[in-house]
Amino acid sequence: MAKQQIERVKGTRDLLPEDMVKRRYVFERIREVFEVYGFKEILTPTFEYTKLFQLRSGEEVVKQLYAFKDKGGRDVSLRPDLTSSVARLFVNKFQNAPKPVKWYYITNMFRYEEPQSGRLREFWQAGVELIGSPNIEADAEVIALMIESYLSTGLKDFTLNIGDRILLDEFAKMLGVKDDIGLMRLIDKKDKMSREEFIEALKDFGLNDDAIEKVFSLIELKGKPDEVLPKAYELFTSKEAKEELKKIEELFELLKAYGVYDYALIDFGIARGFDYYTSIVFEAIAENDLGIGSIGGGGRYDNLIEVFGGKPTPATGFAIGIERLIPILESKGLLPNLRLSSDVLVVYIGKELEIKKKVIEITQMLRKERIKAEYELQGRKLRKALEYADKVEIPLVIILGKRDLAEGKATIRDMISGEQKSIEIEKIAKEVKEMLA
RNA sequence: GCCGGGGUGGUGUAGCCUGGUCAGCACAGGGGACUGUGGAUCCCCUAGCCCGGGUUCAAAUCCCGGCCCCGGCCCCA
Repeated sequence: MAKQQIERVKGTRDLLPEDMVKRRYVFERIREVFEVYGFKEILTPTFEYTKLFQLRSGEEVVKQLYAFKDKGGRDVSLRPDLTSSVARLFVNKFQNAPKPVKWYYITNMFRYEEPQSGRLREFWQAGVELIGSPNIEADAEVIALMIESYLSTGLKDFTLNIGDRILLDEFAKMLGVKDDIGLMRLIDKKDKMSREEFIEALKDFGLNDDAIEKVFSLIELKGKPDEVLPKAYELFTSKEAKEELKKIEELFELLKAYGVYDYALIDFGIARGFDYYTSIVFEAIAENDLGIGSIGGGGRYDNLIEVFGGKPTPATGFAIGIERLIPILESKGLLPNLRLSSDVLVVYIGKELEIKKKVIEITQMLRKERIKAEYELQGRKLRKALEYADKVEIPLVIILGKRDLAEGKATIRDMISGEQKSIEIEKIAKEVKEMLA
C-alpha cells in the first residue's frame, strides 16, 4: 500500500510516447534546417551561478528563476534560457574562434512563474545564436532561418514581426519620456483595452495630446515595409533613427533574396522584454484559437558579451517555444500520423520451452532485420494475444504452435484482413517485409 | 505574488446544493465462459472521495488552511 502518492512538481509535464513521437518529429525538422544553415549543436549545463542571470537582467529576475543553494553553498539557478550560458561559454573559450560562431540548441529551460496557457515551469526551446557579426546580414540570416524552421514543420499561417529597440529609444526621447520601458509595456497592452481606455492610460502616464498622437502614429507602423517605411521616415526625425530605418529597409531586401519576404512584417511596437536587446528584435505569431501569443522570438544583443567580461562582440539569435508550436501544429492537423506500435507480435501456443525458445529466435531474427518485433511476454492465450495485437494496432501476428513447429513453419496473420498463411520459419523475415511494404 | 473556476478508481463521470443505503456507472487493465484464432456477448477480479484540521452521533457532501490542475493578472529573457 502506497503511503504517499508523489505527484509531478507544479508546472511540469510528463511526456508520453505519443507526445514524444510528435516532439521528435518537430525537433528533427527544425534540426535539419539549423544544420543546413551551418549551425552546430551545443549544450551548456542545466544550472549556472545565479549571478550569471543577475548580471544580465538585474536582481528582480531572481524571483523568476528556479534558484537555490547547493550543498557547497553556491547560489545556482536552473537556466531560464540559453543565451546567457552561450555568452558565458563564448567569453570563457571562444573569443578567439573564427567568426562568426554559429551555434544551436534544442533543450529544456526553467522559469519560476505561475503556469497558464502555453506556459510551464519547465519548457523546451530550439534556438540559435550567431556571434561575431554586426552586419544586417546576420540579422537577416537568423530571421530567415527562423522563418524556414517554422515552414519545415508545415506551418504556413504565421508572421515574423520585426521591431527595433533603437527606434523605440528614439521614440521615447522624442516624447521626452524617461521611462521608455514603462511606455513600451503600456503600448504592448493596447490590444487589451479600448481606444478610450488606452488614451486615458497614456494621459495617466504623463503624455500630452501631441505625444499621444505620436503614440498612435507608432502603433500604425505595422505591416509590409513598402507601406510602413515611408510613414516611419516621416515620424522619426533624428539622424540615428533614419540610419536604423535604412538598415531595416536593407534587411527586407535581403529577406527577399532569402525567399522568405512574404512572412516578414514590420511592427515597431515590439518590445521583447527590454532586457538585453540592442537593435533589431522580432517575434513570430501564428494565428490560433488556443490563446497562444508569440511562438518564438529573438533579436540582436550587441553588449551582452561585454557585460559578461568579454571583448565587445555583436551577436544575434532566436528561440522557438516548442510547447507553443506543437499544439498549434496539432490543431491545424499539420503533424503526420505517427504509429507507435510494433510491426509484428510473435505468439506461441502451449507451454513447452522448445516452442518459447523458437518464438524468441523468430523475434530476434526479425529484430536483426530491423523490423519492430515483440513476442507475447504475458503468456496470454492465443485469443487474448490477438485481442491485444488488435487493440495496440500491431498489423502482423506470427503464430507458432506444435503443429507449425512439427513442419518447421509458422503462421502469419494479417490483422487487418484476417488472412493467414503458413510459412517456413527461415522465410519469415522476408515475408514480413513484403507484407509491411 | 494576486484573482476566478475546479480536484471522486488509470481515464471520463454520478453523488455534493437538501450530511446518514456496501460511493454508482462507462471505458481501460487482468482472468474466465471458449485447452490453435481477435475486433461480438456474458461473468468475475483489480482499482477511487487531493492532504490536514474543524463542525456533527455521523462528512465525498458543510467550514477553514494547504497542495495541485485549468484560466486570467503581474511578468514574459
